[in-house]
Amino acid sequence: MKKPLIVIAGPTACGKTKISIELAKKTGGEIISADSMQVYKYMDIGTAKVTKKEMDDIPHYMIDELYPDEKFNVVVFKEKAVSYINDIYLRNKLPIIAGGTGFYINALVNDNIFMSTNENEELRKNLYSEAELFGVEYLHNKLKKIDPDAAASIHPNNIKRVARAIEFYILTNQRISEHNKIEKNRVSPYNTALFVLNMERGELYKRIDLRVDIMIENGLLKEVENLINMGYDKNLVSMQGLGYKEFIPVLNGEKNLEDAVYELKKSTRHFAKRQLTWFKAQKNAIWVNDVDKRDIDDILNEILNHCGRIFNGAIL
RNA sequence: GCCCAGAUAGCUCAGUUGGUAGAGCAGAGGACUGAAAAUCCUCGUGUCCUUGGUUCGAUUCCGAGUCUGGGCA
Repeated sequence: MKKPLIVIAGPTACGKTKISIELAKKTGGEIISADSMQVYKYMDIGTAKVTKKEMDDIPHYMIDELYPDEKFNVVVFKEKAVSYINDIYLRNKLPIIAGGTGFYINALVNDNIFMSTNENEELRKNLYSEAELFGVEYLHNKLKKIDPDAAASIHPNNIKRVARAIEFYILTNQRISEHNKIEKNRVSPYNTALFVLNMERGELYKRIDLRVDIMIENGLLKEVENLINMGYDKNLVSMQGLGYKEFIPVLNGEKNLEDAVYELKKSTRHFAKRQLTWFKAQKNAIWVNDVDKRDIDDILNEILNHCGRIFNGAIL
C-alpha cells in the first residue's frame, strides 16, 4: 500500500512556511524542506529561512544541514529526503514536503533513480570549455551524433543541459533521452497530495518586493559580507542564490545598493514565474488560490478535505 | 518673459535620406531528470504631443500651440 505524502509547494513568498507548519500541527506531521538554498547554514535572511520560533516545535529537516561550500543537488536531496521520510513513517508520523524547488519535489515524489556513478564534474567542465572555444553549435552537434532526440529537445544555447546529456552518454553508454523516458513513466511509491499555493500575480509581486525590502532592513548585506569573510567563494553554487549573487558586487563597490535591490526584486519575480511554470506542468497538482486573502483555517480545511479524499481516511 | 533641447510601446531611448516604426528594460508564455534561487527558448500596433501648411503621401520637412527639461533674465 502506498504511503501518504503531503507536498506544500508554490512560488516564493506565497506563505508555504506558515501553512505547512499549521498543517503539521493538525496532522501530526513533520516537515521536510524541498528548497535548494535553505539547506545551507549561515544563509538565513536571503533564503527567508524558517526561524526556530516559527517552527513552533514542529520537526524540520533539510534546513541548515550543509555548509555553503558543500555539494547539494537533486541526488543529495533525494537521498536525504527519502531517509527522513522513511524514518518519519517508522514513527507513525506524516511527512510533509514544503518548498519551492519543483525539480527536487518531482524527483522525490516520482522516485527518479540517480546512480552515484553518473556524474563527472571534470568532464562536464571540459565540455563547457569546448563550447566556449568552438561555439555552442559545435557542442550541440556532438550531442546530435550520439543522442539526436536529446539534441532536438535541448536548445544549443543551453550549454548546461547539452553538456550534461553528453556527459551522461559518455558515463553510462545510454542516451539521456531514453533514460528520461523511462524515468517519466515511473510509478510513484507514494500516495501524494500535491498542493500549489498561489495568489494573484500582482499581489505576489508586491509581496516579493516588500520581502526584499525587509531582508535589507534585517541585514542581508551583512549576512553576505559574513559569508565572504568566512571564505566562501562567490562562485559557489550556494552563492548563486537570489540575494547573494546580487549583493557581492555591492560589497566590492562595483554596484550601488539601490541597483542591487532593484535587481534582486526583479530576479525574484522572474524566479517566482519560473516556479509557477513548473507547477503548472504538474497534472496532479491541486491549486490553492487567493492564499493571501483567505483565513488560514479556511485554507487548511481545503487542504485537509483533499487529503481525506486522496488518502481515503488513512493516517488522518 | 526670452533662448535652447526634447515630446515615439508601461519605462529609457533609437529610427524613418518623407512611403504609418524598433531595441533594451519591465511584462507575458514555455522548457526543464545530477548547478534548478541554476540554465535556456518564444512573444513588441503604438492617436510616433496637438494643429495648420507643403506633398500623391508627413511620425519624419516648415509654421503655430501645449507640455517637460536646461540656460538667460
